[in-house]
Amino acid sequence: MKKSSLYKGCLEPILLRLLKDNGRMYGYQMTQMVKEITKGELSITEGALYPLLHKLEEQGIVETETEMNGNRMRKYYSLTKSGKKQTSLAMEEMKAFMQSLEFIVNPKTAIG
Amino acid sequence: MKKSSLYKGCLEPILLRLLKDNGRMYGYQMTQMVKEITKGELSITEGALYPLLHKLEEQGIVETETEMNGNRMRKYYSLTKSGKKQTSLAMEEMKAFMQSLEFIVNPKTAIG
DNA sequence: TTTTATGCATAATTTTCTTATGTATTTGGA
DNA sequence: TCCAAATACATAAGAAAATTATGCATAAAA
Repeated sequence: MKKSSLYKGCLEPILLRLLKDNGRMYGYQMTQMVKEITKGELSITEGALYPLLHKLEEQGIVETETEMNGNRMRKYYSLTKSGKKQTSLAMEEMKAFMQSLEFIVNPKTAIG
Repeated sequence: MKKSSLYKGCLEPILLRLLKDNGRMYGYQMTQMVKEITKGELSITEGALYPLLHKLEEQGIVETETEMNGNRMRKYYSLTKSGKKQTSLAMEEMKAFMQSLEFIVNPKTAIG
Protein backbone atom coordinates (compact mmCIF):
# COMPACT_ATOMS: atom_id res chain seq x y z
CA MET A 1 0.00 0.00 0.00
CA LYS A 2 1.35 3.39 -0.86
CA LYS A 3 0.13 6.88 -1.61
CA SER A 4 -0.76 8.37 1.74
CA SER A 5 0.12 5.07 3.40
CA LEU A 6 -3.10 5.27 5.34
CA TYR A 7 -5.01 2.41 6.84
CA LYS A 8 -2.77 -0.47 7.51
CA GLY A 9 -4.70 -3.67 7.83
CA CYS A 10 -6.79 -3.26 4.73
CA LEU A 11 -4.42 -5.17 2.50
CA GLU A 12 -5.57 -8.61 3.56
CA PRO A 13 -9.28 -8.01 2.92
CA ILE A 14 -8.41 -6.39 -0.40
CA LEU A 15 -6.49 -9.47 -1.53
CA LEU A 16 -9.26 -11.78 -0.36
CA ARG A 17 -11.77 -9.74 -2.28
CA LEU A 18 -9.68 -9.88 -5.46
CA LEU A 19 -9.35 -13.64 -5.20
CA LYS A 20 -13.03 -14.03 -4.47
CA ASP A 21 -13.93 -12.04 -7.58
CA ASN A 22 -11.30 -13.35 -9.95
CA GLY A 23 -10.82 -16.91 -8.82
CA ARG A 24 -7.12 -17.32 -9.45
CA MET A 25 -4.44 -14.67 -9.55
CA TYR A 26 -0.70 -14.24 -9.24
CA GLY A 27 0.94 -11.63 -7.08
CA TYR A 28 2.05 -9.16 -9.69
CA GLN A 29 -1.36 -9.32 -11.28
CA MET A 30 -2.94 -8.28 -7.98
CA THR A 31 -0.74 -5.19 -7.77
CA GLN A 32 -1.71 -4.20 -11.31
CA MET A 33 -5.40 -4.78 -10.80
CA VAL A 34 -5.51 -2.68 -7.65
CA LYS A 35 -3.79 0.16 -9.48
CA GLU A 36 -6.28 -0.08 -12.32
CA ILE A 37 -9.41 -0.36 -10.21
CA THR A 38 -8.42 2.53 -7.98
CA LYS A 39 -7.16 4.68 -10.87
CA GLY A 40 -3.68 4.75 -9.46
CA GLU A 41 -4.75 5.83 -5.97
CA LEU A 42 -3.57 2.66 -4.26
CA SER A 43 -0.51 0.68 -5.08
CA ILE A 44 0.56 -2.41 -3.23
CA THR A 45 4.23 -2.74 -2.40
CA GLU A 46 5.92 -6.08 -2.93
CA GLY A 47 7.37 -5.99 0.55
CA ALA A 48 3.84 -6.06 1.93
CA LEU A 49 2.27 -8.31 -0.66
CA TYR A 50 4.46 -11.40 -0.78
CA PRO A 51 4.92 -11.95 2.94
CA LEU A 52 1.16 -11.62 3.39
CA LEU A 53 0.42 -14.12 0.63
CA HIS A 54 2.83 -16.54 2.27
CA LYS A 55 1.12 -16.07 5.59
CA LEU A 56 -2.29 -16.72 4.04
CA GLU A 57 -0.93 -19.90 2.50
CA GLU A 58 0.48 -21.10 5.83
CA GLN A 59 -2.91 -20.46 7.37
CA GLY A 60 -4.63 -22.53 4.71
CA ILE A 61 -6.65 -19.61 3.42
CA VAL A 62 -5.13 -19.75 -0.04
CA GLU A 63 -3.42 -22.47 -2.05
CA THR A 64 -0.92 -22.09 -4.86
CA GLU A 65 0.00 -23.48 -8.23
CA THR A 66 3.21 -22.46 -9.90
CA GLU A 67 3.20 -22.17 -13.65
CA MET A 68 5.75 -21.11 -16.21
CA ASN A 69 4.85 -18.33 -18.58
CA GLY A 70 7.58 -18.73 -21.16
CA ASN A 71 10.65 -18.66 -18.97
CA ARG A 72 9.06 -16.66 -16.23
CA MET A 73 7.45 -18.10 -13.15
CA ARG A 74 3.97 -17.24 -12.02
CA LYS A 75 2.67 -18.38 -8.68
CA TYR A 76 -1.09 -18.51 -8.81
CA TYR A 77 -3.12 -18.11 -5.65
CA SER A 78 -6.70 -19.15 -5.07
CA LEU A 79 -8.99 -19.39 -2.06
CA THR A 80 -9.37 -22.73 -0.34
CA LYS A 81 -12.76 -23.89 0.84
CA SER A 82 -11.96 -22.64 4.31
CA GLY A 83 -10.54 -19.48 2.76
CA LYS A 84 -13.87 -18.74 1.11
CA LYS A 85 -15.64 -18.88 4.44
CA GLN A 86 -13.03 -16.63 5.99
CA THR A 87 -13.43 -14.23 3.08
CA SER A 88 -17.17 -13.95 3.58
CA LEU A 89 -16.59 -13.00 7.18
CA ALA A 90 -13.84 -10.58 6.24
CA MET A 91 -16.11 -8.89 3.71
CA GLU A 92 -18.85 -8.43 6.27
CA GLU A 93 -16.40 -6.96 8.71
CA MET A 94 -15.00 -4.68 6.07
CA LYS A 95 -18.40 -3.39 5.05
CA ALA A 96 -19.31 -2.74 8.67
CA PHE A 97 -16.07 -0.88 9.11
CA MET A 98 -16.59 1.19 5.98
CA GLN A 99 -20.08 2.03 7.16
CA SER A 100 -18.66 3.15 10.48
CA LEU A 101 -16.15 5.35 8.71
CA GLU A 102 -19.00 6.86 6.69
CA PHE A 103 -20.87 7.66 9.87
CA ILE A 104 -17.86 9.58 11.07
CA VAL A 105 -16.81 11.28 7.87
CA ASN A 106 -20.24 11.92 6.36
CA PRO A 107 -22.62 11.98 9.29
CA LYS A 108 -25.38 13.56 7.22
CA THR A 109 -25.42 11.46 4.08
CA ALA A 110 -24.46 8.13 5.62
CA ILE A 111 -27.34 5.66 5.52
CA GLY A 112 -27.60 3.35 8.46
CA MET B 1 -9.53 1.00 17.77
CA LYS B 2 -10.93 -2.41 18.56
CA LYS B 3 -13.47 -4.84 17.26
CA SER B 4 -11.85 -6.54 14.31
CA SER B 5 -8.79 -4.34 14.84
CA LEU B 6 -8.79 -3.66 11.13
CA TYR B 7 -7.31 -0.66 9.44
CA LYS B 8 -4.63 0.83 11.56
CA GLY B 9 -3.93 4.34 10.49
CA CYS B 10 -7.50 5.55 10.47
CA LEU B 11 -7.44 6.75 14.04
CA GLU B 12 -5.74 10.06 13.30
CA PRO B 13 -8.18 11.17 10.59
CA ILE B 14 -11.07 10.11 12.80
CA LEU B 15 -9.86 12.28 15.67
CA LEU B 16 -9.25 15.21 13.35
CA ARG B 17 -12.74 14.83 12.00
CA LEU B 18 -14.26 14.79 15.46
CA LEU B 19 -12.39 17.93 16.43
CA LYS B 20 -13.34 19.64 13.20
CA ASP B 21 -17.02 18.91 13.79
CA ASN B 22 -17.16 19.48 17.53
CA GLY B 23 -14.62 22.18 18.09
CA ARG B 24 -13.27 21.19 21.48
CA MET B 25 -13.20 17.76 23.03
CA TYR B 26 -11.42 15.79 25.71
CA GLY B 27 -10.02 12.34 25.17
CA TYR B 28 -12.57 10.25 26.97
CA GLN B 29 -15.32 12.15 25.22
CA MET B 30 -13.85 11.15 21.86
CA THR B 31 -13.92 7.48 22.76
CA GLN B 32 -17.57 7.74 23.79
CA MET B 33 -18.60 9.68 20.72
CA VAL B 34 -17.00 7.19 18.36
CA LYS B 35 -18.82 4.35 20.10
CA GLU B 36 -22.10 6.21 19.80
CA ILE B 37 -21.73 7.27 16.19
CA THR B 38 -20.69 3.81 15.06
CA LYS B 39 -23.27 2.05 17.19
CA GLY B 40 -20.60 0.25 19.13
CA GLU B 41 -18.75 -1.03 16.06
CA LEU B 42 -15.58 0.93 16.75
CA SER B 43 -14.04 1.59 20.08
CA ILE B 44 -10.83 3.50 20.59
CA THR B 45 -8.37 2.11 23.08
CA GLU B 46 -6.70 4.48 25.48
CA GLY B 47 -3.29 3.09 24.62
CA ALA B 48 -3.78 4.29 21.08
CA LEU B 49 -5.64 7.49 21.83
CA TYR B 50 -3.50 9.34 24.33
CA PRO B 51 -0.10 8.87 22.71
CA LEU B 52 -1.60 10.00 19.41
CA LEU B 53 -3.12 13.11 20.96
CA HIS B 54 0.25 13.93 22.48
CA LYS B 55 1.92 13.51 19.12
CA LEU B 56 -0.60 15.81 17.47
CA GLU B 57 0.07 18.39 20.15
CA GLU B 58 3.82 18.17 19.63
CA GLN B 59 3.24 18.67 15.93
CA GLY B 60 1.19 21.77 16.57
CA ILE B 61 -1.92 20.28 15.04
CA VAL B 62 -3.92 20.52 18.24
CA GLU B 63 -3.64 22.66 21.36
CA THR B 64 -4.88 21.89 24.84
CA GLU B 65 -6.60 23.46 27.80
CA THR B 66 -6.86 21.61 31.06
CA GLU B 67 -9.98 22.16 33.12
CA MET B 68 -11.30 20.71 36.34
CA ASN B 69 -14.72 19.11 36.36
CA GLY B 70 -15.43 18.89 40.05
CA ASN B 71 -12.31 17.12 41.26
CA ARG B 72 -11.60 15.39 37.97
CA MET B 73 -9.31 16.69 35.28
CA ARG B 74 -10.31 17.10 31.69
CA LYS B 75 -7.80 17.95 29.01
CA TYR B 76 -9.54 19.63 26.13
CA TYR B 77 -8.10 19.44 22.63
CA SER B 78 -8.86 21.70 19.72
CA LEU B 79 -7.43 22.20 16.26
CA THR B 80 -4.90 24.96 15.74
CA LYS B 81 -5.05 27.12 12.63
CA SER B 82 -2.43 24.94 11.01
CA GLY B 83 -4.27 21.88 12.29
CA LYS B 84 -7.40 22.94 10.44
CA LYS B 85 -5.51 23.07 7.16
CA GLN B 86 -3.99 19.67 7.85
CA THR B 87 -7.43 18.33 8.64
CA SER B 88 -8.84 19.47 5.32
CA LEU B 89 -6.08 17.61 3.53
CA ALA B 90 -6.54 14.55 5.70
CA MET B 91 -10.27 14.53 4.94
CA GLU B 92 -9.63 14.65 1.21
CA GLU B 93 -7.16 11.82 1.45
CA MET B 94 -9.54 9.81 3.55
CA LYS B 95 -12.40 10.27 1.12
CA ALA B 96 -10.19 9.27 -1.78
CA PHE B 97 -9.15 6.20 0.12
CA MET B 98 -12.70 5.26 0.99
CA GLN B 99 -13.67 5.69 -2.64
CA SER B 100 -10.84 3.36 -3.61
CA LEU B 101 -12.02 0.81 -1.10
CA GLU B 102 -15.51 1.08 -2.57
CA PHE B 103 -14.15 0.39 -6.02
CA ILE B 104 -12.63 -2.80 -4.74
CA VAL B 105 -15.39 -4.00 -2.47
CA ASN B 106 -18.39 -2.84 -4.49
CA PRO B 107 -17.14 -2.61 -8.08
CA LYS B 108 -20.68 -2.38 -9.46
CA THR B 109 -22.33 0.19 -7.25
CA ALA B 110 -19.32 2.40 -6.59
CA ILE B 111 -19.66 5.77 -8.24
CA GLY B 112 -16.49 7.26 -9.62
C1' DT C 1 -19.11 -1.70 49.69
C1' DT C 2 -17.53 -3.08 45.74
C1' DT C 3 -17.94 -2.75 40.90
C1' DT C 4 -18.45 0.29 36.99
C1' DA C 5 -17.75 4.60 34.83
C1' DT C 6 -14.97 8.62 34.30
C1' DG C 7 -10.43 10.55 33.17
C1' DC C 8 -5.66 10.71 32.45
C1' DA C 9 -1.04 8.29 31.39
C1' DT C 10 2.83 5.07 29.91
C1' DA C 11 5.56 0.64 28.82
C1' DA C 12 6.12 -3.71 26.42
C1' DT C 13 4.82 -6.17 22.68
C1' DT C 14 2.72 -7.27 18.23
C1' DT C 15 1.02 -6.35 13.74
C1' DT C 16 1.59 -4.46 9.45
C1' DC C 17 3.51 -1.74 6.77
C1' DT C 18 7.83 0.90 3.99
C1' DT C 19 12.22 0.89 2.18
C1' DA C 20 15.94 -1.38 0.42
C1' DT C 21 17.93 -5.08 -1.70
C1' DG C 22 18.50 -9.27 -4.55
C1' DT C 23 17.74 -12.39 -8.67
C1' DA C 24 16.16 -13.12 -13.36
C1' DT C 25 13.58 -12.64 -17.89
C1' DT C 26 11.19 -9.79 -21.43
C1' DT C 27 9.82 -5.75 -23.84
C1' DG C 28 10.24 -1.23 -25.82
C1' DG C 29 12.41 2.97 -27.00
C1' DA C 30 16.58 5.77 -28.18
C1' DT D 1 21.93 -2.58 -30.31
C1' DC D 2 21.86 -1.35 -25.76
C1' DC D 3 19.83 0.21 -21.70
C1' DA D 4 15.72 1.35 -19.13
C1' DA D 5 11.37 -0.18 -17.77
C1' DA D 6 8.24 -3.77 -17.04
C1' DT D 7 7.41 -8.35 -15.43
C1' DA D 8 7.85 -11.72 -11.56
C1' DC D 9 9.36 -13.60 -7.55
C1' DA D 10 11.63 -13.12 -2.65
C1' DT D 11 13.50 -11.46 1.94
C1' DA D 12 15.60 -8.41 5.64
C1' DA D 13 15.82 -4.21 8.44
C1' DG D 14 13.42 -0.71 10.29
C1' DA D 15 9.35 2.30 11.24
C1' DA D 16 4.58 3.17 12.28
C1' DA D 17 0.54 2.34 14.68
C1' DA D 18 -1.90 -0.39 16.92
C1' DT D 19 -3.03 -3.95 21.31
C1' DT D 20 -2.53 -5.37 25.86
C1' DA D 21 -1.41 -4.55 30.35
C1' DT D 22 -0.56 -1.55 33.81
C1' DG D 23 -0.99 2.46 36.99
C1' DC D 24 -3.28 6.38 39.48
C1' DA D 25 -7.41 8.81 41.03
C1' DT D 26 -12.45 10.35 41.63
C1' DA D 27 -17.55 9.67 41.16
C1' DA D 28 -21.61 7.13 40.55
C1' DA D 29 -24.31 3.08 40.83
C1' DA D 30 -25.56 -1.56 42.16
